Amino acid sequence: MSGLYDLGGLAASLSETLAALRTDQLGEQPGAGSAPPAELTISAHPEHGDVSTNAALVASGKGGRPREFAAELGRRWLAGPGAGVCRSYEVAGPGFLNLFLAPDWYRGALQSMLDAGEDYGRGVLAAAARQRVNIEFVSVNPTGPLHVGHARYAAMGDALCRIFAFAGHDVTREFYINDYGTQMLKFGQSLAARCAQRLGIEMPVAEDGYQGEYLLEIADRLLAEAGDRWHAALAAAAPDVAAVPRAVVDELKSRGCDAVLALFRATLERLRVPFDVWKSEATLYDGPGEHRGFRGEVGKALAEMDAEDELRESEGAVWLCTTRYGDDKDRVLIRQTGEPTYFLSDIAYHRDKLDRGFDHLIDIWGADHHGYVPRMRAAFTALPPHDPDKLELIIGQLVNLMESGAAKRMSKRRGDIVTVDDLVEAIGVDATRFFMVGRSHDSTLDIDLDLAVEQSNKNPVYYVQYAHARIASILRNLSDDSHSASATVLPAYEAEPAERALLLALARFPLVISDAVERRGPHRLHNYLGELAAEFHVFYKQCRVLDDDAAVAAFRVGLCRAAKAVLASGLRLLGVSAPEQM
RNA sequence: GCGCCCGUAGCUCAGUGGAUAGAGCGCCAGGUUGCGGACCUGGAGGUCGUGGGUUCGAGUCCCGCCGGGCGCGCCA
Repeated sequence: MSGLYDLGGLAASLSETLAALRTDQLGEQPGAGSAPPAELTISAHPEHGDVSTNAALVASGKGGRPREFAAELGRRWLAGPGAGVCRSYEVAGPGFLNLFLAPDWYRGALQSMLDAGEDYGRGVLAAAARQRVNIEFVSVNPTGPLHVGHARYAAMGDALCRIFAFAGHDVTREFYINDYGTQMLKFGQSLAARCAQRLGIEMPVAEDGYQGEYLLEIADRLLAEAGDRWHAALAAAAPDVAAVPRAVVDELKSRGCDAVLALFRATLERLRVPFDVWKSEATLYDGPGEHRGFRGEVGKALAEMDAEDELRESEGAVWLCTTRYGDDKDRVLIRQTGEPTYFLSDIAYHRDKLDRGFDHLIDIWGADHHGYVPRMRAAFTALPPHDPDKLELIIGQLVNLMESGAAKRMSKRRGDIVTVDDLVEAIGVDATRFFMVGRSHDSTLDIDLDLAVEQSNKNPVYYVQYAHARIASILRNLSDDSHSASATVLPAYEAEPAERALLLALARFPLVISDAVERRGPHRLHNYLGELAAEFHVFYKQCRVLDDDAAVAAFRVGLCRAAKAVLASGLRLLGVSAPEQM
């Protein structure tokens, strides 16, 4: 796998020695697979060595003697593979094995980072673990601007995509446009009312319509494009928006949808959140074939469910028997009215995603949709390939907007919302992105808007960016002849504590990446970057980089280059800029 | 009532069954004849909501209870 000059390689090497030890002492068959891999952690206290492992504790066997097991593990490893990179070991506590790494390990570790350059930490996933993954996030019905809650899912989803790709997955990022159904009808009608108002016709927006003022702006644009061709129809219907002809509402809905989507694209582009696929729900109803009166992907899905005998008709509606797969009750797919439910098209949509050849599907949903999870998993179990694990539903908790100490309630229909654009304008893209991935998706996120603006200068993101800019400044001070950038071979050098701490922090980077992938937790990278920046600032304080001693300077310049590369990589994976100066 | 998430420092939150539970902000006291002071050092501040259980070892896993958020549509 990898050499001994990274933490993963060290752990792998220890695991091998451990397996041999178990064979000898416990009579375990080689390759039995029951030996847990050695878990290597960076010691929290200097007296515990540089790194330590609990391998002996978990692997000495029931009734074993962990301390003696650890001692033997240390003796064998140090006499064998660890000879060149480890200075000494000790057994501590109930059976920890603490390792004191040799100067050569630090030099070798730094050397390998520099050799990897900007690819350091890339491709941590084993070839067999790499998948074609579709990640769907933000998805929302296009009835109004994206609000701060969506910013969280956008930032988190995008960071996850970047990290997945960096680690070795083949990622497709997808936005599902919910441009079909009742909410869109209300949107079209609300837009019709706003158009009418602009034309001087009395027509209020319905009580349950979209009240936001942004619809006035869209109405202005549509009227400018289309002149007054809707004037007669709107005037005839006034003041009842429900009386506006369906054809007019549909056209307004369609044009309005395009306008809102254009806003989405602009906002998401500003947030540095690109999508590979924008999939329209409405298009799932178009296409060849027909089943139970539906064409396209929806018809296909219905046919498949019938083939699996998972549908039943009752009370004039068509139901999917999700209770067979753990749901609380069966769910309607086709209403009494003959209209499809959102659930039906969602099944067709996810079925289509599978058809497109993905190994794994991830949806990021807001917590207000979590009740939808059991039925979706049930549908996935009901349909071929009957594998609910192919669909992973990440539920992100909500965002609370605080204003002067109190929660601010938002409602899109009421139009009383703080948009992503508002937030970005207030604190900038970098702070928005960094802030939004700072917490686990399992925790609700509080944003105090006043504080966010006021504190923009001491936002944690600047701490990390400052470390990067500071390094850039140091490297700018290099004179080419004294510290050639091409001098890639490091001298023998015994690193000081602050240098070792920084190097260990850098050595963690690949582990942080695989950890963020496994746990779907971009916030782990966010936290890591703060810790790495802190280690750099301490190092900077204690160690003069441009030392008179050429060997010392060469090592420290290398350390700076490696730190700069990791900071830049990490920030880029979170969608945050890494400025050369600030 | 049922389901999911949360409860850790004054506040907002990290924390992979491991050793003495951490960070940011806030508060207190310090630090620069050198490479960027948007930095660094030290301090105060904790019954990890609560009661049991599992384990060599529990903030972490299991069960009960308390408190908060979100859901429980033929809306999306």
